[in-house]
Amino acid sequence: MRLDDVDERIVALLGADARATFAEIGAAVGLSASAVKRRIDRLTASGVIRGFTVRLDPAAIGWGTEAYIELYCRARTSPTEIRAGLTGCAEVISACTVTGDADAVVHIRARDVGHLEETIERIGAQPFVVRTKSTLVLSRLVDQQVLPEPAPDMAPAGL
Amino acid sequence: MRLDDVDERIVALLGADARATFAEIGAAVGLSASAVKRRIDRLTASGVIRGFTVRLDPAAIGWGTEAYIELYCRARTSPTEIRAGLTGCAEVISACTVTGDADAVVHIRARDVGHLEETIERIGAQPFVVRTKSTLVLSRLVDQQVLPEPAPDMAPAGL
DNA sequence: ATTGAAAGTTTTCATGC
DNA sequence: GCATGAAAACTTTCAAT
Repeated sequence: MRLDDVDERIVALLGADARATFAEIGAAVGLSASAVKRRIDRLTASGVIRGFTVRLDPAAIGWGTEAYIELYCRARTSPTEIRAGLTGCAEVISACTVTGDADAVVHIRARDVGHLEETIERIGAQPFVVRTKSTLVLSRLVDQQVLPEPAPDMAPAGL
Repeated sequence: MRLDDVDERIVALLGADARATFAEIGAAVGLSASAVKRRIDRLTASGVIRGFTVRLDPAAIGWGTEAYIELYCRARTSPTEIRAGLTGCAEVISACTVTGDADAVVHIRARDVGHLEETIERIGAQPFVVRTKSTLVLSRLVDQQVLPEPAPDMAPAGL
C-alpha cells in the first residue's frame, strides 16, 4: 500500500501519541476529525497499522536486564520449530532467524542477571538448541519503535 | 514502583490496544472508568508508562529488510558519542552497548538490501567506527513489545 | 482508593460537496 | 475523498463514601 504525505504525518503523530484524538491529529495535518478517522481506519484495514500499544519502561517495573542470545540449532531445525520453542517464554522480546554463524538471535529481557541465566538455561534446554552465545546489553542508546521520518521517495535521511 | 494485579492487567490491556477506552478497560478489570484513568495517570506519572504508540508493519510500507550490525569502535569511544552518531538516522531502530567482542549492536530496518548496504556504509563512515559486522535477518519469529504476562512474584531467589 | 454523576469532548455516521 | 452537523459515547472532574 502507498502512503501519501498526510498518511505519513498521521502515522508519525500516532507514533508519538497513539491516544491523540482525531481532532488533535486533524488540526496538525489540516483535516477534519472524521477524515482522520477514515484514514486511520483505512491504514488499519490495509495492515499498515497493526495496532496501538503502550511503551513501558522495563527498568521501572524491575525488568532491567537485557541480552541477545544467539542460537546454534540442530541441522534441519525449522523456523517454525524455533518459534514454537520460544512462545510462551515471557522473557523473549523478539526472535529471528539470521545469516551468519548462528541460526537465530533472541532478544531477552529479565529481572536481573540470575533471572537471565535461568532463562538462557531454559532456552538452551530446548531439544533443537545445540549451543547458545549470549551478549549482555550494557546500556540502551536508541529505542525507536516507529519510523521517525516521513519516508519519502527513497533518499534515506542523512546522519 | 510496584504494580499490583490490576495494574498488570491494565498495562496488558493497553499493550493489546492502547486506544481502548477507560470504560472498556474498566469493564475488563472490574473498575470504573475514572478509577482506571487514575491508575493510568499514576503509571504514566511514575514513568512505568512512557507513552502510547502505534505498531506498524514495516513490510507493508516497503521497509522489509532488517539487520543487526555489530560496531567495533575506537578505544575510548563513549556511549554518548555512539548515540550521537546514530541519532537522526531513520534506519536505526535500536542501538545498545554490549559485552563481548563488539562494542555496540545496532538494529537496522531498510527498504531493501541496497538501502541496507548504503546505511551500513554510512554508519561505518562514522569516525569512531573501526569496523562493522552485519547479520541479516531472514525471518522474524517473535515480536513482543510488551511483557505478555502479568509478571507475578516469581521471586528471583535470594537477596 | 473507588464510585457515580455532571459538564465538556470526542467519536460516529448520515448527508452533501 | 473531504466537510459538516447531530446523536451517542467517552473523558474528565469532583463530591461523597
